[in-house]
Amino acid sequence: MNETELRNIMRWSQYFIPTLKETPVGTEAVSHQLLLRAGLVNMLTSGVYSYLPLGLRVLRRIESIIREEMDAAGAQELFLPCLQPRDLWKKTGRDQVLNEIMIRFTDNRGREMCLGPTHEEVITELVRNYVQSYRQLPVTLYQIQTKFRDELRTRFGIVRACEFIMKDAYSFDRDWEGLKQTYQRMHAAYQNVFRRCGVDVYIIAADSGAMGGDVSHEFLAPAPIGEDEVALCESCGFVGAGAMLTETKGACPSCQQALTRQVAIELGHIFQLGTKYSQSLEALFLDEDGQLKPIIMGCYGIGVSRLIAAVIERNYDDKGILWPREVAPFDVEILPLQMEDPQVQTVAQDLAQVLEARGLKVLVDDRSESPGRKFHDADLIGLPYRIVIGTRGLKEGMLEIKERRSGEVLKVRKEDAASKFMDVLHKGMGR
RNA sequence: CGGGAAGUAGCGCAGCUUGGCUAGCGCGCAACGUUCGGGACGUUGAGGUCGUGGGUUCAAAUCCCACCUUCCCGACCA
Repeated sequence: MNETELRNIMRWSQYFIPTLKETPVGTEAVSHQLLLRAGLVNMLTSGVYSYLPLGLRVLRRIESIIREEMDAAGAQELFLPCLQPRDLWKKTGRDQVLNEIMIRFTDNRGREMCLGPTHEEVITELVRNYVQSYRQLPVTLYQIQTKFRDELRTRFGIVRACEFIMKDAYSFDRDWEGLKQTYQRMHAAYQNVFRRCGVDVYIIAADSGAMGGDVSHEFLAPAPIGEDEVALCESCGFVGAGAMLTETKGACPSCQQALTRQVAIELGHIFQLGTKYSQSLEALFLDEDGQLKPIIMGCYGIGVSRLIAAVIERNYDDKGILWPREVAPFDVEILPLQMEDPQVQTVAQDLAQVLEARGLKVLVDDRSESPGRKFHDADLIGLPYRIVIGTRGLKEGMLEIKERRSGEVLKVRKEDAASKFMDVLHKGMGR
């Protein structure tokens, strides 16, 4: 194809998509295998992964869903440092609590530092310096950041890693009533995020663990790669997890029926922290009544990189990934089957241009590979739609739109292809 | 951190029990030719500190010791 004309179109031959034909050794989880086979991530060492171009695209799309929902819930994005002084952690006592997972070192100036495993201390320290009055509350701040945890045992690729990406939000309210409202908004935003990413979650009142606080909810997605377990009651719909599992020993607390257990992965956790951090770090504000009070805090986390794995666990078949539309790295893949056929090239090129002009992200597999290999790779990387252009179809002036998930094929005239495809996007494959 | 398994070419593996010619196979990679609608074929070729260090031996991928790394189960996990 012509270099200049295709400069804006992603061409597979120029793009870094190192797909693997065989399942990599030492991988158990389907998502881990597909992440590697589809060329989305690469392991540097145990628990430390690189995101390759295709994987980064998925990551960015998930991040943008999260940003939209966080912004809509009234949160504001900022960016905190992951390089942190350990003194700050000593003030809350959490340098001891998180002792085993904190990556710590002394820098060349002799300062005791750590790589942040989470950011309550940093954000509270920040906010206490700026917020003095109830008039400045409430405020909710969030970031999408790399976290570092020295996990003794990493698991399932990016599911439990030593370096991973988290969205963490922190809310600051003047009273508990305000916190509860903020908490509800975040709760709803979380449901939107997971729904848009194509994963189902159970929401469960949970233990707060080392985060502290009273009320917390976990967002758990059923998946074999999970490290948690939920108990489901099929007769009354009760869902539980955590300590409740050992306490009940199999009988539903509300209707006494037998419970079904399901392994699940924790994707999100939200907490009503209260004053745990504002007290110890003296994040105080002057209230309307003239009293100096600790800010009422909440915190809200989503394991972003882990969410990618969960999306795959929920959306794959024996041939590869089935990306939900909102998180797919591209909207559509165009497959010109015979690169030596100028007409096939021209049609592919024109169609790619038109679809890009309509705002779609298009990947063209312009490699001089056999059709079989192109089909297999297309299935593997799992873009929602594929448009196949071949010599055979073009003789009749036709090409094919195929939906990856259903396998349904729609044959369309080549001059109608762009508009038909836009129809498919809006109305589905049905006639 | 306890228990188990595994490290040989970019990927997947054989060879090790019973030490012995120049360490092999498949995929992938490079070149040429024939192919081209579901992982095509032929010919030629490149690519290796056999995880690392020590030991035994005339001789070590192979036997012995130590260590490193990775994966799985468990403990742990905001």
